[in-house]
Amino acid sequence: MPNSHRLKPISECTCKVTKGDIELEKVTPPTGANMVKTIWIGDVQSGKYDDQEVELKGWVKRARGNNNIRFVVLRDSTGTIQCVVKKDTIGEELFAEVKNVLIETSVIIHGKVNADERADGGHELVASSFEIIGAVNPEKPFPITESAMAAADGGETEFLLDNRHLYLRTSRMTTMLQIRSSVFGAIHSYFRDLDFVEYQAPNFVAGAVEGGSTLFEVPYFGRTAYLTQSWQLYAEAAMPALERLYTIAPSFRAEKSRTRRHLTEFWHAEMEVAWASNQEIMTHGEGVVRRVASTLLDERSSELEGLGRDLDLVARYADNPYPRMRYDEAVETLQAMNVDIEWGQDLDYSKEKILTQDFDVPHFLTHYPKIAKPFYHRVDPDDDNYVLCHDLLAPEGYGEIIGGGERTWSEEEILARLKEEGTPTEAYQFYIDTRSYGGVPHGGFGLGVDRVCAWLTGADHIREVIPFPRDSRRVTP
RNA sequence: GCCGAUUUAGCUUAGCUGGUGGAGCGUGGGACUGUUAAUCCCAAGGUCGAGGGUUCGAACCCCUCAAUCGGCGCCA
Repeated sequence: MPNSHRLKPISECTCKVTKGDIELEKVTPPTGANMVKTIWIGDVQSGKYDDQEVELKGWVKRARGNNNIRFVVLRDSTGTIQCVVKKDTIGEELFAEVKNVLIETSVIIHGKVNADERADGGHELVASSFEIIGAVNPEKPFPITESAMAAADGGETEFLLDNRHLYLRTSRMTTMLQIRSSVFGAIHSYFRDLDFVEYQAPNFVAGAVEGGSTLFEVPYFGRTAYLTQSWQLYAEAAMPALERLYTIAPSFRAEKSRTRRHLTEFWHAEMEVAWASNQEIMTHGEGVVRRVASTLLDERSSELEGLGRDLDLVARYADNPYPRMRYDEAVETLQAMNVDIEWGQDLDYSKEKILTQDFDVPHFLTHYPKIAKPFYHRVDPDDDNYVLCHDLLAPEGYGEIIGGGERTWSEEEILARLKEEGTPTEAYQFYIDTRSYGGVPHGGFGLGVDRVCAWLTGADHIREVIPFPRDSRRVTP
């Protein structure tokens, strides 16, 4: 599969170091080691080097052939190409080496680029030299075989999870990581385009954002600290300084959930805005998700197609507005469908799933009952049974991808809400204190980046979109 | 925490009502002048997750344990 991205040659990446008008130093590519790579397989497959002599550096993906001609499929980060090695051209000694080359051997191959329909991708390299750089231990050949991949059928087996460090090299995982990078980039550019400031919160914290049972305890010089579940409380402290802020950072939750939607360490894109209403926050949520979808169409359409993803679906998510529905309407809808639910219950995954069946784009659920949500959600001034919050539910059964809303911002209200819940206030003292000095209405949301990746790629499991997934039973490799 | 499953070669698996564990991939050797997950021939590789029990006999039946997978609750 050709890659829609090319790597720039290093000469285009270097920058000039200047002081005033005087150019102090021109950074040049390192030379001498003969390890500078200037030509990428993706470019060769695009026809840029037809009939030219080139040097390709990469890894052997597969090899086949006979005693006189070998076909070595070479892989790099931009694609694959067939290299034709003939005994006549290259000599018996080298040919014997090529014949014995094992999968994932790293090599440098010189040769002439030949446009040939017999080769996958339309181009091949007719080799004039073949140099092994890093050999593969024949006692321990590359363990990921075709049968392992076929068995995984695009997903994962325990074996592939155990060999994740090697599985990353396969075309499917490479594609996932490239798409993931574009998702992160799209989120950054959405917020930066709107003058949000990227802001970092600590990962060691003293208190919980959600319920206390989902915290990871960490020994901390004789005390107990916790890994953060969310950037939010620390973002709210900086809200009066920055007014619009965001982050993409890991969050940690010690949930024993074993589902296709959960990780114990996940990447959390969070934002906080001063002077903002629930409606405005939702507009940003919709905006960032649609930006991610449109960026993937721009940057990664061939990769998505390579994964078998229907681009029309992704385009639908990029181009259409996301409907908003109150919790009460959702409950009524479910009750009309004879689903067993009572007012005041949080909507669990099975109920979300039933709701999302009726939508072909993501949709928001707003105004949950106060009793279903924690203290930091702002009570609706129009009806104190509800809070001004929202969840964004992805279609196709992928579930919640955003949770957010307005925050309880007056000191009086937040103390009342904490008392009502019976939540101890010690760990939140700094948070409460911020309310004593010019509190303003504000809000924000958290977006599960991995969940968005899983949904937009159509992955069967959230593990497929993160390089080294962490769940309740796996911290290795 | 709860419910349901799985565990046979490096990997993926077949193995019927209990009667000497087969194959594909990978690896090693051989054949083949253009292959497309190349093909063909040969070979090595297994205390059937661990322990105990029933039985003349256990991969298969029973018990205990372990590891793993899927789902629920909760969440992103």
